Amino acid sequence: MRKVTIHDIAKKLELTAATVSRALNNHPAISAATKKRVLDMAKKLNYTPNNLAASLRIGKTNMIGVIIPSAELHFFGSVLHGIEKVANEHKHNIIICQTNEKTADEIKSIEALLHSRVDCILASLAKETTDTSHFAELKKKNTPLILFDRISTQLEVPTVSVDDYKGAFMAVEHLIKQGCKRIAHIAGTENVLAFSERIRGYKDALKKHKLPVSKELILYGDMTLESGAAITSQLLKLPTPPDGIFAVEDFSALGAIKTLQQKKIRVPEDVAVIGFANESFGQYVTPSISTVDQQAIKMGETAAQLYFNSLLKKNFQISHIILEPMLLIRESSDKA
Amino acid sequence: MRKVTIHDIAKKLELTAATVSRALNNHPAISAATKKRVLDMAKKLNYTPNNLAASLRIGKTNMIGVIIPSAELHFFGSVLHGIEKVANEHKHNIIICQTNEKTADEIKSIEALLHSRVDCILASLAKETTDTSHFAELKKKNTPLILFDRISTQLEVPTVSVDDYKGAFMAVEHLIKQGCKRIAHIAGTENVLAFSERIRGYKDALKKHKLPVSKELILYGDMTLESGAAITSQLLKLPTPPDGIFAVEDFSALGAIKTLQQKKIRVPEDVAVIGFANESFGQYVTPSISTVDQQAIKMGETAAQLYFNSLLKKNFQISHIILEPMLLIRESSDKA
DNA sequence: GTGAAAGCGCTAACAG
DNA sequence: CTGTTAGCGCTTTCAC
Repeated sequence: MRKVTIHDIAKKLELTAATVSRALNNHPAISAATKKRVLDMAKKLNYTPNNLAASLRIGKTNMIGVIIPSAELHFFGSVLHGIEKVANEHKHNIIICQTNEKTADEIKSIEALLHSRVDCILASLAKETTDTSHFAELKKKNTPLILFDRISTQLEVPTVSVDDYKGAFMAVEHLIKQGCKRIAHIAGTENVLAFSERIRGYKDALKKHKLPVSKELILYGDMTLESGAAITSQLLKLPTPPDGIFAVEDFSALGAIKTLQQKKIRVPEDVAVIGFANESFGQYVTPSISTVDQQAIKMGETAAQLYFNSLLKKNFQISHIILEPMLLIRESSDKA
Repeated sequence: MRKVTIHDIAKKLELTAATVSRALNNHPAISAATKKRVLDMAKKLNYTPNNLAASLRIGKTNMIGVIIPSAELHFFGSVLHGIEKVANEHKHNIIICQTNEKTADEIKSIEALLHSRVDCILASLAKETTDTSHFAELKKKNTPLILFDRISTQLEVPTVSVDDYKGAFMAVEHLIKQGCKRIAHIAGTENVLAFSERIRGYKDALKKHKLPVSKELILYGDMTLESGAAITSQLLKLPTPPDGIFAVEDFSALGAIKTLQQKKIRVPEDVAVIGFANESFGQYVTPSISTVDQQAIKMGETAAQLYFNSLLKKNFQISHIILEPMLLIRESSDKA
């Protein structure tokens, strides 16, 4: 059961493969009549074009490679959704690879995508990744790279991210306006730029409002409910415990809230809490969790658009798009 | 800046492309010495294999196409994670397409994947899809299809799903054991087999325990918090309102709980509630929501494994794998 | 407006 | 153990 090719169509119509190819691609030099005959015969024979052959010939696959830490994380699922949507509008397909936050897998993913000859790679760095030389390799291979969310400043490539600094700044300033005088930060690894930016935003907001920045109020966690809870217990043991907590993301914030509730400390009256990332559970728990939205879908769309724009303009200048974070004030920080 | 090919390697080493190809593929008939020379030279020239060419030649791409309604839905993100993990172990890549629950997009996705010559397609039907003839086309094209979660009985293909009937049965029986005598069901469209199976499980559990099945207690929603809330309001207006609610998924369950709380009706004491799907927020809200877990990651892994097993055994018998649902009893239904 | 011919990069008989 | 040859299915000059 051989697959039907343009040669089969050509033979039936007493044409040549070249003409059939042109007809199928709607080439201007082919008569309308021939085009119709070809299209009809293609349908009749149940012809399926072979992109592999075409791609091999023209040196372009219309495939975009996407590297993410894990599709299990809702944020990246949403980004993926945005990327696929835009890619689809441009008749491109996407191949996805997961790194599971490991640099070794990131390297493998890049290789796999190069072997598949994707036209472009959109990637978000693994948490573990500090050395980014494997990405630098892409330049040599002439494959454009665009980073999103987990970006790096070492690489000179276009990036899309949310303004983590500003998001953190807004979150902390909001706590200050709610009357908090002693705000703690449950931080994430400084490895990841997004997280160190949040620390910076936290500190600067305090400074702007003449509040002291104190080491004992900045504790590093691993972005889980448990870690958020444990760190909060520690904070409560301080001689002067905090009256506000800014968590690097929502799971830690939730952990903080659970611990506070257990110890009969009122949220937000005694301690106001705000997270980051706008995880879906945040709006449903009690109290609902204030947070900063990262515009996941838009981030994916923007990253993809960045590629298509550069394609159209043949203008590969490297732009850094920074999306506006959105402060979402909910019960956990709203004393009004 | 031409890409380097096996011919370049061959020329440098005064070999032929065939030998280089064999060496790179670790063919037994090539001497260890030659293999080493080839590998070294490949590295030195920064050679990148071209899968397109190889695939075109051997008629196999090592690519799996995945069709899902939306990566935005956490469940499908998790399935994707499972699929990619197993695919990766077998050195396969995955191309993903989203249907956004629309049949038209499903048709386009199938076409795109056929053009890309994926070796196999794993798919979950769009909600809108009732006629599945576009999937039937795949048989003609010799591309194996495996369905997961949103499966169809019309198609004679392997499937992986969770036992929705049993899950629903267990959920409702659990409510009965908690003392509920009048259990309502917030249902999903019967279009989707999974949802109609849940209705069947609901009814059979009632029958088994000699409880009446009453039409007024089965209301169809659209799987959102709002719809769950609205339906619950309706249920409460009945002459004899229910004392238990089984929702087709967790968002509806949450909506039900919110409405009950508003009306100062105690959950679970006055009305016990259980959902389905184990959405992440369920364990964090108050009261935490009892639910049925669908084993998303395992489902993805199993679907992929089904393909690889059939490849190995060259045995394409169609098996229907049914994963065990897991009843998760939490506060919203636990009167103990 | 259509045909002839070459080639994208790789693999697999068949030979030796 | 290695080379020769042909071809996967398509596109694209260059002809006419």
